Amino acid sequence: MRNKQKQVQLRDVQDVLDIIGGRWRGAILASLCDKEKRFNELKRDLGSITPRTLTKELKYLEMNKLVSREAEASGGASVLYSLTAHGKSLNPLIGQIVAWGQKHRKVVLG
Amino acid sequence: MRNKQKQVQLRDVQDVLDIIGGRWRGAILASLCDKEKRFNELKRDLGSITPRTLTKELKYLEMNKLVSREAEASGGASVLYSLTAHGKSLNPLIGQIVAWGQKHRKVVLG
DNA sequence: AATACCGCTATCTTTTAGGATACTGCAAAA
DNA sequence: TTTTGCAGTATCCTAAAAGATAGCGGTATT
Repeated sequence: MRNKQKQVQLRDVQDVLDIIGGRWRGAILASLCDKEKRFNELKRDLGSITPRTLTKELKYLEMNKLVSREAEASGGASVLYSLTAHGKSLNPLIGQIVAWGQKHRKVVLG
Repeated sequence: MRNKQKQVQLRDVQDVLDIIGGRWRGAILASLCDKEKRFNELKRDLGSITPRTLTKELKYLEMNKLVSREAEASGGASVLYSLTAHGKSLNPLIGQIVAWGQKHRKVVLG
């Protein structure tokens, strides 16, 4: 039964890693932490991502209710991507991850 | 310069996600949290992993100083894999991840 | 009217992760 | 001495992720 508990935890970890893992998703979320952005703005921010991939990842993040997409009806500009409240709730976790990552780099390189 | 800071953070996030991401690395670390294990013991524990993959992942984790490999010189048995102190330091982070994951499931399903 | 930026979509190719399977060298047990 | 378990390595194959490139409909700019 401790084993079953462990199984459940593994599933949770896997879920989360799916969401913030992969080449781009973490970076997209981090970029949106800063402030809401437009498609091409994100694209420039992320550097080498292709539009195909960015579209796909944004849709995935939308499906998971971490990011919301709003097209401005009239007037002009365009589309805005931003973090939902749920997306923002990832912030502290990302902070923890960053902190551990910095420690890790010291351990591995130092 | 805030931008540069952000870049660094993105790299940290990427590093960490590499380490605990993927199909197996998280599971291997979790299995070793429990106690030190031998190669085939790990293999059985993880169920469907192939030896090729297990070897590769263990080497990766060793390189990153999260896991240590000790071959018992004489006597008999064999090789023991265990978490290093650095590896153990991941534990709280994984706890955070699990916690967020559980919240997440409620948001997405509930 | 032409150019340029925006937010994509479509197609094709490459890269990577990981599974399937077979095999090896070694030691201990039967 | 055959078999069994341990700790892997070697080869081949597949599926999925991501890159490269081109294009499209719309708006705003000159």
